Parts: sequence; structure tokens; C-alpha cells
Amino acid sequence: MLDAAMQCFWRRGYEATSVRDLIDKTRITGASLYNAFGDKRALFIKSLDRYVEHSVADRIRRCEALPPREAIEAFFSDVLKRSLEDPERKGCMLVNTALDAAPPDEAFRENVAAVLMRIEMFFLGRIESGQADATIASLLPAEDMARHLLSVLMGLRVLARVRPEPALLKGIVASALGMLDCARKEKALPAI
Amino acid sequence: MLDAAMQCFWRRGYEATSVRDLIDKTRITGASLYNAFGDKRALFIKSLDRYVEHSVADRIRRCEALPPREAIEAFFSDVLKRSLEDPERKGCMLVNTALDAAPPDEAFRENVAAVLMRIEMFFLGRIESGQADATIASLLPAEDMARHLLSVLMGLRVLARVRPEPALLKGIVASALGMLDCARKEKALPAI
DNA sequence: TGAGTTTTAGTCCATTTGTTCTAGAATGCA
DNA sequence: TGCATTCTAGAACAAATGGACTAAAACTCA
Repeated sequence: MLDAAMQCFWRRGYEATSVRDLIDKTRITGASLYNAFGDKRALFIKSLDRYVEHSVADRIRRCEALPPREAIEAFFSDVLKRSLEDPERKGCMLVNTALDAAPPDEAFRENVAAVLMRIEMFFLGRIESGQADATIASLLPAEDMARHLLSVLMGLRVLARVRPEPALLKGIVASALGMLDCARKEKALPAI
Repeated sequence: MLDAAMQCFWRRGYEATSVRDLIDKTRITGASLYNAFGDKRALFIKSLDRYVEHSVADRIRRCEALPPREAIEAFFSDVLKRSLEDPERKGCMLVNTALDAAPPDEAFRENVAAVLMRIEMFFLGRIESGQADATIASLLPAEDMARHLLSVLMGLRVLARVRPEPALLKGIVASALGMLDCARKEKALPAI
């Protein structure tokens, strides 16, 4: 039933989902909804937690066990698959929440930020291992590579919602993975 | 006055902005709002158009005149500057709209998609020129590079709203620009 | 069986939503 | 000056919102 609530929030966002929608879809009664969760807000947070656990955290767990290079490839091709078979174009609930959250609502933001850091740390860990055993190029610092992959991942999920063209999304993943054996030519990074 | 409406929608998104907010902030009366625009929806579209024109299109125009390499560097460092001096964390209205729009609303989506394509075409044009005069590495096809930069750009704007840490954002831009003289080592792009 | 707790369906409430209307003030142009 | 148009402020509208309440039904476990 929490799963149904998650689907509602995922599909339409926090503000656009009414308590009556939730009551309809979860097949739970209004009284017990407020009794069990106290609040629409609290229900949302629980739903987001569930999404993260079943989607992001689960993916990280599955990939973390793989060799460095394969881990990152598996991660991205998993996200790519999910994005391509998403006829409703719901995208990623985490990314949606990142931009949907009302600005004053710090709790939502911190929640999302923490998960993004977790993803970054996954990238970082695998890249460091890969650089250690030379399956991943070392000319770019692992921290920079991890951040770069994180931003490509976010971009992928934005584009998947607006321009769900398979060639576009596949191309982005391919060039992101290509970065793993990318050697800088001569120049240093330009100072910004 | 359309500027004030834009600010409202930018700050809080389409759904969360009420007509009364708009009336307050634009200092225009309700009657003439409906008389001039017909609709909250129509006002939003006009506001988004204005944002695109003053923000995205203007930036492209300014950068398009520069030499290829500088054009892309200027584009990103402009976005970076905007993201760093954004105390309200409003982010980019275009990207916000991309994820905020109610799924059934195709008009919004197509609108956003078209602008994203415009940005991609700007990247593509400059990269092709840069590869022609060898100021940009040629080992990756210009199309792939352009798409990659687009996704990094989207990711940057998502991260700027959730984790506005200067080091993070600067690092992302730096490694994106670093890609412009990136040479692949041995492997081909892995097939997905 | 029986008392005690949940769950159910549905109503009710105050507020807010997008939108329209009314009446009066300001403004245009001849 | 006079008439027509546009503007203004604000009330009024039906619908929808988040949330609380009620009374009947369903369970639980002695």
C-alpha cells in the first residue's frame, strides 16, 4: 500500500498529488492514513525513502559487488534501461523531487542531497579501485571523475523525461563510459 | 510586469504559483490579467518564453560569436556564475519546468524539448568548428560530444539546486571542458 | 462469548484554487 | 465637454484542497 502511495507521488509530484488521490489508489481509508502517517508530508517522505531503498540503494548494492569497470557500466546501463522502458515518462522520483520541492522545505532537499552523495561515493569507490588496478584511466583525479559521472547521470534523467529519444540517451551513456579511459592531451584544466 | 510573473513561476513552479500570488507581485489586476493573457497557463507559457529569450537564447547569442573553444567555455562559466550567485536556489526555470510539468501537458514538454535542442545545436556547431581548426579534440564525434555536454549542463543545474557547493559545481564544469581535449586510449565505446 | 481495539466509509470544515463579475475611477480621442 | 473604452479594487463563484470527525462494521484475544 505504501507502494501505491509512492507510485502516486512519483507520477505527479508532491504538490499535484491530493490526499484523495492517495486514498483512492492506496485503497486505504483517510482516517487510517492520517492515523498511520500523521501527514501527507510524512507519507511522502516515507514514500521517497521506499523509492530510494528499492531503486537507488538496491542498484548500488547490486553493482558494488562487481569489478570496478563493470560496476559503473552496469549502473548506467541499468538506469538507461529503466529510462527507455518508461512509457509514462515518470523519470526518477529522486531527481523529480530535487526540482519539485518547494524551496523553503529544507528537509526534502537534505534528503535528496544525501542520496546524491551516496551515489557519488559509489562512483568514487569504484573509480579508485579501477584506477588502482588500471582498468580505469588515471589521468583525471577519481574525485573529478565521480562528480562528472554524477552530473551526467542527473542530466540523463532530465533528458529522459523531456526528450526520450533512445539514440540520445544511449549516446550519452556511451560517451560517459568512454570517459573512463580518457586521456587528457596537453592542457591543464582551464581555471574558472 | 511579465517579468514579475516570470519571477513568480521561476521561484515556485507552475502548480505552486497561485493567481493571487501573480496579482500581488505583478501589481496588475485580476481582470486585466485574464483579459490580456486569457489564462494562467497562457501567462506561464509567455513567462517561460521570456525566460528563454532573456536567459538561454541571449547566452547562446553572446557565445556564438566567439571562437569555438572560447564559446563553450564562456557558455559554461556563465551558467556556473549564475548558479553560484543564486541565493534563493531558483535554478534554471527551463530545467525546473522540464521536471515540474504535469505529464499530460505535452505543450510544456515540447516547448522545453525544443529549447534543449537549440542548446545542443549550439554545442554541435561550435564543436564542429573547433574540430575543423583543431582547437577541439576530434577523437569523439561532434554529435556525441554535443550530447554529452548537454547532459552535463542539465546535471549541473540539478545539482546546483540540491547541493550548491562551489567546489562540486566548479569541478563538474572543469571536467566537462576538459573533455574537449580528451583522447580515447584504446577501447571502442562499449556496446549497450 | 465478550470487551477492546482498528478499520471502514463517508461527511464536514475552513481554506484556497482558477475564474468571472460588478461597480466605480481613470483615460482616450473627437 | 462628452462618450467610449480601458482600468481598478474587490466581491463572488464553484470546485478542490488538507485535515478532522462520526458511527457502524471488522477484527483480536482473553
